[in-house]
Amino acid sequence: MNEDLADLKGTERMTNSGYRLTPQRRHVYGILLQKKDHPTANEVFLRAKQALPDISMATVYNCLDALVQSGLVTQVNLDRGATHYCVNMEDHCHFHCDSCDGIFDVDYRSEWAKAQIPMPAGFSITHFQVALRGICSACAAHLNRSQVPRDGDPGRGENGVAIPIKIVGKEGPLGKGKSARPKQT
Amino acid sequence: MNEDLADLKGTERMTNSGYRLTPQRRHVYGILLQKKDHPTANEVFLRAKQALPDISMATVYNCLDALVQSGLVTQVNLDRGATHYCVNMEDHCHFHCDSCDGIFDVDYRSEWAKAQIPMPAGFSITHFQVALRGICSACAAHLNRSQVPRDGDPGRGENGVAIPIKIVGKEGPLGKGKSARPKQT
DNA sequence: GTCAAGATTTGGAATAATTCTAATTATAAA
DNA sequence: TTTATAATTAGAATTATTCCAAATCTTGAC
Repeated sequence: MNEDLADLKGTERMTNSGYRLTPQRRHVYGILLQKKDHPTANEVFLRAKQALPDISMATVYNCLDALVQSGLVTQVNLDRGATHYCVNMEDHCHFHCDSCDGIFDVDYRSEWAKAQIPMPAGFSITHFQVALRGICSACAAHLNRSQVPRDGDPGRGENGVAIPIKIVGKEGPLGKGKSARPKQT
Repeated sequence: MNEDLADLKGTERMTNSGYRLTPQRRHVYGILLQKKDHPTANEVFLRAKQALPDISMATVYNCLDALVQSGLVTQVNLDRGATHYCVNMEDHCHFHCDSCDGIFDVDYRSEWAKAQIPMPAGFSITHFQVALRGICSACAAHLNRSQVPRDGDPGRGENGVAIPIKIVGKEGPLGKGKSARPKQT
């Protein structure tokens, strides 16, 4: 199961990073492996409570930080809203759809891109992230038709899977940090 | 002066984007031009109050959003903390120093990098951002000596300028979303 | 010049995200 | 078993951001 996998993969990297692999950390890691939809800390917390009713929000933040520091998870900071977490440690970038707020993993080899960056002398890079924004194929298809209110929960794509969206008579739900644009004259 | 420049550059792009260039928006844009140090909304607010004592936080957020929507400013989301704002609209990426929290602009032509990304059919990219993390040259130099507490305010680099830092007897001040690592045995 | 409509600003409240604190529990090493 | 340290917990506090209603400002029509 995913938590077995979490056990196998997590122990070594965590203890090597100076952290203990506690039941809570194994569980949080398992949650991230189980549904790779870039959840926020709050979503992880709600999911974690199902098997660990007494887990606290502080512990979830502690677990996520430990996983990040251990190189098992990365933070994805898209806009002014809550941070998302990604458990896919293969080289890739994230695509964020401005219409449905979906987050998609996109395969991307970054070694050569890094090599092209003219870093000033003395700087050392430890992390490299590419973030894309735009409109996913599902939303593009819908926006090319008429904008009709549709049912369906906006959510986050999982490894490129298009997802149902809700269009509400204007330019989709706005991401955090994006107030409604005035009508153009 | 910078606000004159803000006036010239902002008017066209804002009205073309459906926004009015109000005195508040011009002032906020001028603040970003005046000191390109990737300030947060709160820092912009504090600076803005010096010339506009009655400006409110909601207005600052509104102004920043309008500037972003108009393509005059970009959001920089580095960690779990507050969003930063960048007024440099030339193609570049950001380097975030994990030791001093400085943010540095790094020249980087991204066109060919974009071309290398295998986007699934139907996706359209409107924004592309590269984020780097690591240790800047100044912090690397200090960390290579002994870790001695030094005075000086950590701050954000401005276009690659190294800045004084404060090392506090451990691995520098931690960024948001990074609790202290336990001592390694 | 007046009026209406819509955009924007304001002050403050509310919400959301995250961090902090102190006490307790768990774990590992001696 | 004891001790030291890491981790968890519950809840409070802080920070970041959004929302609301009223007021103000701006623009276009008349």
